Amino acid sequence: MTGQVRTVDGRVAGRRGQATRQKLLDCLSEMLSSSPYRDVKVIDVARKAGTSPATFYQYFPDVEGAVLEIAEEMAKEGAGLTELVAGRSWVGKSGWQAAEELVEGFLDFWRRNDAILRVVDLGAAEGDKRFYKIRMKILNSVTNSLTDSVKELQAKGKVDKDVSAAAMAGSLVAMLAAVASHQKGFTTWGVKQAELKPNLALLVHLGITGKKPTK
Amino acid sequence: MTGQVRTVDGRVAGRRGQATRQKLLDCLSEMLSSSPYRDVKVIDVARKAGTSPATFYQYFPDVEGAVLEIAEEMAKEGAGLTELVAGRSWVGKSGWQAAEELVEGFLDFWRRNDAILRVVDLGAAEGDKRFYKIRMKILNSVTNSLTDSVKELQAKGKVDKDVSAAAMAGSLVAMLAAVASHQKGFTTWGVKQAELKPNLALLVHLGITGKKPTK
DNA sequence: ACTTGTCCTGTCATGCCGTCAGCTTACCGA
DNA sequence: TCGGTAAGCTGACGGCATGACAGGACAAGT
Repeated sequence: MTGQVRTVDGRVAGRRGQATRQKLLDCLSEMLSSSPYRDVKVIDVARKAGTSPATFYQYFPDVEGAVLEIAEEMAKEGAGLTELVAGRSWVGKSGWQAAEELVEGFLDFWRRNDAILRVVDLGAAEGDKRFYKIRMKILNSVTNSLTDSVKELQAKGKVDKDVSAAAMAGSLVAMLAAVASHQKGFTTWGVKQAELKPNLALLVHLGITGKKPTK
Repeated sequence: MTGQVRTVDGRVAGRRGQATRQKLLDCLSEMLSSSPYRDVKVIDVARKAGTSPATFYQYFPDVEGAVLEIAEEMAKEGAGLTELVAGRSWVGKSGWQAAEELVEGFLDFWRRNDAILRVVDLGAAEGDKRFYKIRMKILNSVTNSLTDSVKELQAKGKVDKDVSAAAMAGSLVAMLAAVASHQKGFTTWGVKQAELKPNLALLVHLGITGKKPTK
């Protein structure tokens, strides 16, 4: 069921093959960090991996296909972001702490994977369903948990009923993703990392609970 | 000062030349809407414009260069977004109205220019200063006005002093931009446009004033 | 008609794309 | 030890995009 790794022409990849494949993915990953997506060429990736373009095409249909593999891998890791929200309390001091840790964890994940996430974002915005699905997988892990938190607070009467839990959670997560993508931008702008995070946490807290946090 | 339109090799473009140039830009714009950025080729743009690749290179150094021109044009229009915030009152019912109109105007602008904004976003995220500058120009028009609004409220003691006005404004604007980029995504997700906007307005209001709006 | 400067394109060298046939290497059973 | 088989890799090739140039077409003024 797991599906063995296969080459484009249907052969099953053995040890050596998988190593080569992985090396190509690693090199591609590096290239994405150092040069514009538009300029990443198959031949450069192959050269960097010490192999030939033909070998690349044996494992991936094209650059986009290989990028999807990397993104899929990252999405698996990203599913763990649920931990940042699941089972957290949003009242009192622990609420503020939850917001802070969510911001911290999210920004960190984005910073670690910024190169590939840029491309995923672009693909999703362009309407490519495969990229869109991956983006959803990552964001959903957080959004769904947040949506539940809002609904719970609504059930207790602590949050207005006319708030759409899903829309609110989605907007907040989109905000976190956007700010994370342009972190460097903020610093050039004159906003320091140190003051950015508390403000994001404040917004998250306001959005979820509708109230100012008690720190 | 304005600088006449010039070809790559330094000649000044006359009437006919400018028309051709503009046609190339229009066709490029269209192509960006219909196909992935990575796949937009000079030859396709030229063909669509009923001319040859050589002509394209007479006016632009490459695809990226032409995209920058389009983006610059859009940025001029985007500067008008300031109107959505400047001189608005954030107290009482007019505060809620201000938030609603900001969201409406911003999302609309983004929807009208989504194809080119995708590319600008990517370029900026990749660290290209030219794209970054254009993005700033657009966002600044809103962010600066919002920052002023927050500072004003702080001076009146209506907002906590420990809020960084710039960070708050920047985060809110980043959120709007992100949600706008993935508007289609939200609908697939089960969130309707109709419930998305009020929630965004609510978040904006909460962020700026720290309080729930009076509708 | 002639001149001048703008505008467009045919052509060419270069380099990447994507595919194939065929060679080498590793594994395995007899 | 010795084939046999499948995995793994690459050289080479037609095709296409790139980017540069020089020369021809065109419009406008004299």
